[in-house]
Amino acid sequence: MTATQPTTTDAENLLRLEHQVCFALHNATRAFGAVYRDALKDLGLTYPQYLAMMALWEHDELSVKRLGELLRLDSGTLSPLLKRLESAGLVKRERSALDERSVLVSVTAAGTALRERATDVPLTVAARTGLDREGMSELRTLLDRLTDRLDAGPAQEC
Amino acid sequence: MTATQPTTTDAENLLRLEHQVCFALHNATRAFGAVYRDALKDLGLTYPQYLAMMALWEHDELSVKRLGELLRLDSGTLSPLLKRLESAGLVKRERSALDERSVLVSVTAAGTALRERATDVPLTVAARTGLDREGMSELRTLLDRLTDRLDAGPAQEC
DNA sequence: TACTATTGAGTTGTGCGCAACTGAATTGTG
DNA sequence: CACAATTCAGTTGCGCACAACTCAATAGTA
Repeated sequence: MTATQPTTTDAENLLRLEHQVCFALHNATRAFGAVYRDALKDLGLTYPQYLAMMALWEHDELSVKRLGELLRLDSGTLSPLLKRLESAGLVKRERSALDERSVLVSVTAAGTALRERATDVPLTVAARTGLDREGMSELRTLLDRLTDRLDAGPAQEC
Repeated sequence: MTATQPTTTDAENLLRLEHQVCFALHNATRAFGAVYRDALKDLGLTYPQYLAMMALWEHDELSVKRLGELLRLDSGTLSPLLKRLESAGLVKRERSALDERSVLVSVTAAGTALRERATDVPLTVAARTGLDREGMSELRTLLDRLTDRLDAGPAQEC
């Protein structure tokens, strides 16, 4: 409120606002997590597991590396996650014959069957966001641009 | 592209888009995490620890419950986090005399000293977002509204 | 005043996310 | 061909997030 040090005040507002952007992002992600947890509990899936299944439903067979590129996750996260999906009977893992280093992940019959039961999950969640198609698209574009800039590293400067 | 089943196609687009909103959110949060990890590593803080310190720097003394309300975290997350901050010497914890159930958390001299070294963290991170004040404010508003709607539960329907 | 219900912190167990590492398979290069 | 460098999965260790629980302190009530 005091006008004695306007520059400092401006900087502090910027900092506070910045803090709140990341914090708001953090909170929105966790709120989404709670909604998905509720929507997915009947299927016995967590949200990251659901993401992996979506990618596999779409592509049928993927290497761990390719799946990691799609989900932006490394093997340290994916290996145990896929192990859990496998022991749940939703997914099969086998070494590639062409390149013994890579492991190919594919959907089992039970995994395909689960897809049917998962059809209304996105609808339920979408309804909860209160966003229409345009609102989602707008927000997604904003977030993707933000992620790209954050990933780009400090060497951009333009 | 085919116009044979426009309704199904519309629905699928909606679902896909919806999926991408949460996924985009997830990715943006993790990208922010990487930036903060880098910016905070000299201070020896994680991002959630940094959030807790920011709240404590601002309020000086807070109960675990109040801190949890500010950060949207429960004791299951906060107790071990505060324990780590305490063993790092940044924070002091003591039972309230008025209500022996609650624990009051306050900043030590070392914690206050750390604040000085943390001043440029938000500036660094803000620069990396590539957003100006208006862009941040806009995004934050969108995210806060989204979080509120997601928190509200399925009983809204309007 | 007793007795029940609630509140506040903490603990345990599970899963995600990431850094750092291991080990085997493959690729590249002399 | 031999040997170093790279690639791919997996493992370990740490911290966060959350559910479900315990336990003590307090508040509410018959």
